[in-house]
Amino acid sequence: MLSNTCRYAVRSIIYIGIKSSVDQLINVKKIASELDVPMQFLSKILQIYVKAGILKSFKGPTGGFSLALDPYSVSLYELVKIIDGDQIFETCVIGTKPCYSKNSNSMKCPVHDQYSAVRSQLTEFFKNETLGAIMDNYANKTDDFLML
Amino acid sequence: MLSNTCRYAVRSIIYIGIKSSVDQLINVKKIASELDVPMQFLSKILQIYVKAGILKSFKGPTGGFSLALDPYSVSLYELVKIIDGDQIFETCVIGTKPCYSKNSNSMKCPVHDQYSAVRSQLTEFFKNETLGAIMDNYANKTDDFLML
DNA sequence: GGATAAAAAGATTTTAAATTCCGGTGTTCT
DNA sequence: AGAACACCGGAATTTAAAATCTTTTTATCC
Repeated sequence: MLSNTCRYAVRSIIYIGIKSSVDQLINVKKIASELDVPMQFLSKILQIYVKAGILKSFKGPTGGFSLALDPYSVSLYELVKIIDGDQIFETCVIGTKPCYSKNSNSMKCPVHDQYSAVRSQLTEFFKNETLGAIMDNYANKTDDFLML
Repeated sequence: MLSNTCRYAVRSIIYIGIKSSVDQLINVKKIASELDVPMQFLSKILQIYVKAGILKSFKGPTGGFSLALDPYSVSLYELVKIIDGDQIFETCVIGTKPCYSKNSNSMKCPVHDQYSAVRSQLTEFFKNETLGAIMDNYANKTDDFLML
């Protein structure tokens, strides 16, 4: 469904959202060990989000990462799209090409009509689920009760 | 979503379902050129389905493949599971582990509750969509109107 | 039986994703 | 200033998926 890279990425952003704040940054070493993700690799991934403006980064001792935006304005959709692109939101399950056209004159994959309902629900889920909402979800629960 | 291999596989099975019959087998060369899939690679994939009992194969001239079962008894779910496994039906979007447990005492991924509805709809789609239904769908339409 | 056609199977290569290595740059602290 | 720390960025390596090569087996037709 999502690439390895992308799942690491989203989990890390959530972790940063929960654990960091303006005065409390969190560094790659910590994230990597907590989420059990190879550190150097994670570093690369976070760089992508920094460039995309999702994260802010600070160098030196006391350095680390924090969210750059209001978490309620960041959807899973955006986070995924930055890493994996929008293929899963645009293409049919079996097809390789877009095949989501409104005009019925173009090519359709064999399960286009049946799958499009599923795909739009999937897309809606990703678009509606914000980082903020996920973070709130954690407030009620104990830490080790959840999988990150 | 699905692996390259798996999409080739499903498309080929559909093609075989439509084009072949008991007295009219269809060979890899034909399928590969029609669906634009590397022939030798496709050959390997079809072997998996033969072993799984989904396809029947015959060697020699006039040889080729045909369905081994009633197409209405074969779901997309089975076809996908044989190639890609059941990961997409069992795991949460962000997590790596199952996390679909009924008892709320075990670990849950951050979006478990919200995603599970989407996942079950996805799973239902794959389970309900049979090869037979897809084949019927073709009966009404012209060939080059669809994407295979 | 020999030529031909097609699947089966094992080994190998190619490609892309995942991961690591390493030198560089900016920051903080003493 | 200088040491330590943490992010940055390019290159190289590893791993797994995708694709190809080659040989073998089986069946058909003349």
